[in-house]
Amino acid sequence: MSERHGESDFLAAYDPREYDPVSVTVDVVALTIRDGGLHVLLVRRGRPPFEGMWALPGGFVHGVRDAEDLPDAAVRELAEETGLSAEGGALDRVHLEQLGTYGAPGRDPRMRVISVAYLAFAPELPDPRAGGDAADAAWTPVGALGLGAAGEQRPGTTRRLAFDHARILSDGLERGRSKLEYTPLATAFCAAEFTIPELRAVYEAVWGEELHAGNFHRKVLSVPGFVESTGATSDRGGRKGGPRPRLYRAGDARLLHPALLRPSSEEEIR
Amino acid sequence: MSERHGESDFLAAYDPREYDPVSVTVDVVALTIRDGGLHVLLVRRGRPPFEGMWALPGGFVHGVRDAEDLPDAAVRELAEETGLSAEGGALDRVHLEQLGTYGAPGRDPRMRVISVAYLAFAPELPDPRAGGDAADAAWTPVGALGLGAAGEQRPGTTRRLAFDHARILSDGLERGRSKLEYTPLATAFCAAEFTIPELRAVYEAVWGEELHAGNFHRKVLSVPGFVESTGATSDRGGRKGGPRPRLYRAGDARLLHPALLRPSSEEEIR
DNA sequence: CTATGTTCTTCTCATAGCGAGATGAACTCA
DNA sequence: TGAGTTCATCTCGCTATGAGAAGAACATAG
Repeated sequence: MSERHGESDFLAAYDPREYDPVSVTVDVVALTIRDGGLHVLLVRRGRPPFEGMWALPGGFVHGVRDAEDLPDAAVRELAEETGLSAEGGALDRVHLEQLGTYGAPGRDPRMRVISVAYLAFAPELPDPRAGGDAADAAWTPVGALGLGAAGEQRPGTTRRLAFDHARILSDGLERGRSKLEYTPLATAFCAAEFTIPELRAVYEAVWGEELHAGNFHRKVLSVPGFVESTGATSDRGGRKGGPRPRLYRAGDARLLHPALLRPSSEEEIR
Repeated sequence: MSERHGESDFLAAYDPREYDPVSVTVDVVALTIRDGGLHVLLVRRGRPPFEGMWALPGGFVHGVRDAEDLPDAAVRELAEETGLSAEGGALDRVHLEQLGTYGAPGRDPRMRVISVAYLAFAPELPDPRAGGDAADAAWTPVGALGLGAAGEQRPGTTRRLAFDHARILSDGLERGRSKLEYTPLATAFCAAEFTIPELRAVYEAVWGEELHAGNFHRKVLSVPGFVESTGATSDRGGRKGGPRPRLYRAGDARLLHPALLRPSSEEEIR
């Protein structure tokens, strides 16, 4: 606390370095569903440190000059890396929420950096184009990253993540899996109108396990405000046959009650 | 992104101000149960800004000089303000978790400050003594703060909170209420050995509503790993009569399955 | 066109979990 | 001693869920 002197004349010219400033970044865990699998947006670093490795899109928060709020910084970084502009409306259906803040000393070899991580859920978006100082940008299947339960990457994984981004991504995935249980978040991965089998495919991709089609159907329709019918029917059936499923849109519920719990939850309780 | 030049020579002498640094604080929402009601630890500010108003205990993170991790900073601030030392073991039974990060421009009138909020759950602790630059410190009943659902304080409340701390406290309370549902966190508010009526009192204090004693009893004993019996019996009955309840200690479960859902959750779903 | 396999949607049935209430025993206090 | 309170357990009815079955609609191969 010995650094905290001079507060009484705070209206005078102020030197922020007295308060031991650090740099603050935002990193975004952007998730989407592609080809029936869960994908995360990654960029390949074009500069040291960790040059050539893959990382979550992110960058420094505009702190004093042109100060911006943290969610705005996350949207800005996401837009810069994907090539989609927030003004264009392409990011309108993207759900954004804060994931957590990571500030262990040494997590950035250059200097003290504290990173505020955000979690984004999006319906299928176009391929990104590399922007900023990224050498490349791509939607990557999360299964190919070899993430362990403790947030580490298994040996032999080709795409190694920079900084502590494997831990951040792992936390984001667990948050997403959990939020699917008690919020209608899965609809954020779908188009404006979707079928119940499509919604089930979202759950199966994020949770990584198959669900009982009949029980899932009954459950989705019984939870108040989860989905509402459009009255219309999809123009084609399943890809290997079957009748044309009906179309729904997201309802007005903010929480699912009762929740839609994932089946596997007996071993990892202790 | 125009600020991001010179990354290639990061091994040379480095000026953090190039990266638009901001100051980072930690604030702690420390909750406990006293006299059957939920209390939060507040300090009265002895200096501007917001001099004389109440605030969450917190302070600047040691950023570059004597760099510390964020949870360590939270424990340090909590120890400084309560007069309890982490080494003494008094804070051993305190559960600490990150709540969220608040960084809206203008939230501190002095300068750009980003605050990482932590949430602490503690069994009954002694009265704090004011430390650091706090003029006073006290456990305060949360009901006396007039917090609205949107994180604002109702007009007429005497103890007004500085900065955006009403919002942070409101978020912390909602997090705590929610975590009681699906984690054994309520045991963190109890002593090492406790009775089921005591555990029920924790739920009733945090949720602000009475629970059905019989059903609560059945539920706690039926969830695997929530509590385990000590075989002993409390030395006295309820304060107004009744048999001596049995004693339990916390079990080894990290999640409650099935969850212990609060009754009121029909209106605030939409 | 026909046959086969797939998928959507709606059933049935058994079991588990929960809200509400009741009951008897143990205890405090007047 | 009597009245009131609380602990602990039980019953009853309803809801939710897991597992399986079945019919109808559709795609595809032959």
